[in-house]
Amino acid sequence: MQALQSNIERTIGQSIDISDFEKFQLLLFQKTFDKKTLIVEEGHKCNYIYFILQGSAYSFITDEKTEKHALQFALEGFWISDLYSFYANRNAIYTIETLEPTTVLMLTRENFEKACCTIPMIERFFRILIQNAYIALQYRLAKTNSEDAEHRYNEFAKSHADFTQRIPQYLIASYLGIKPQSLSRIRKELTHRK
Amino acid sequence: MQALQSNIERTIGQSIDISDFEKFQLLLFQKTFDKKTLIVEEGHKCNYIYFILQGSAYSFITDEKTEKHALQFALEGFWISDLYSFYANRNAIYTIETLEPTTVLMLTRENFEKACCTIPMIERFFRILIQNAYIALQYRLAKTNSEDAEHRYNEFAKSHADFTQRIPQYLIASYLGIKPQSLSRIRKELTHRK
DNA sequence: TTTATTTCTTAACCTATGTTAATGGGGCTA
DNA sequence: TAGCCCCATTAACATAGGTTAAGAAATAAA
Repeated sequence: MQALQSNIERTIGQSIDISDFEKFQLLLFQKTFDKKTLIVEEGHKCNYIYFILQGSAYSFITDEKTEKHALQFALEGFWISDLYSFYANRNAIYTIETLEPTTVLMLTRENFEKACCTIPMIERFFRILIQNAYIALQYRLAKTNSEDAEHRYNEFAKSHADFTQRIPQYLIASYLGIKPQSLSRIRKELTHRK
Repeated sequence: MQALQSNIERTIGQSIDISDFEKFQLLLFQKTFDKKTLIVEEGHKCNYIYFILQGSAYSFITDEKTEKHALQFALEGFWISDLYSFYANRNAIYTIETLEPTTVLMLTRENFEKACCTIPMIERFFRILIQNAYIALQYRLAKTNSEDAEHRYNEFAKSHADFTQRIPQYLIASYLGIKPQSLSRIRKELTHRK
């Protein structure tokens, strides 16, 4: 829970009232999944947002050729969900799968609403959380459309050194919008060059 | 102002308390720009978020080769800004330019904070607004990484028929992550085929 | 009008990334 | 230990989209 409290405080940029935090905590429950568990499945409802306490997971979209395209990685201290499904109560368009045995905190739609409506600091927290996520995502899209794969890989490796250790390369390739063979080629180029 | 009120009510899914709305209105001011005005410039502070009352604008990033890459289009009823600059009070990484003579409502950082802290419904509004923007952006990125330019163009043309009329083709190409010549080729293919 | 400027189209050629296919290592599992 | 599966690498070839260059249309300016 300490991880959650510091996530909130880092996000809102101030310490949270302890009774607010305790109220919020009561709305969450904890669960542990095995490695390679699909915690959200495309075509099914996604009824929770997940906060990772330990382990890791990633979301992906599946195209007509049944190829997976990684969208987001989440390690300890990250939130992950299919927000479209969660907020609109429609079937998910993404799938979320654990990469390791993973322990999460889960927040239902109803409890999310309750938290936002009854604890202003929590609504504030989620506003800022998603603001930041939006800003980062827009930047990622800007780079996707303006830089080649090598640049994108370098930027990713530099700013996500921790991810590089724990996430298989073929998923990083997918996240960058290229094939694993292409990432291999890029990495070879890079080492030959220096 | 009617446009703003209905934007808020559509977003929060309910009608807004009239005194809340009036309080919010007092924090905004209106301004009109000529066509092709840079209302936000990369490297300068972006001190406002803009709500378009009439006209249109778009944001773009400029790469090392000084090529522009369109990120977002905004017509009447849309919000636009460089949120990174706005929230973090840092220099903007994007530029925003009007496409037509354009009238906007402007909200300063200070007034935004004031609105969020004193009018819970407004904080709620911005949370949901940005939630929706995030969901749409994530979907766009997913498609960028999983579909070819022709598919992306078709989807864009279908879901943004209004944009297609008012926005030059070379900007749409840029938004889709391709060159104008490539979009021309794709469009030719499409008409030949049917 | 006429001229200038900005967009759009076309075509020939080029390059980054995709595709297919084969190889080898690392770690499960029986 | 042996067998298997998953992942990373490599290489030869294919292709979507980029590049360069030119002219045609459209729009704005004079």
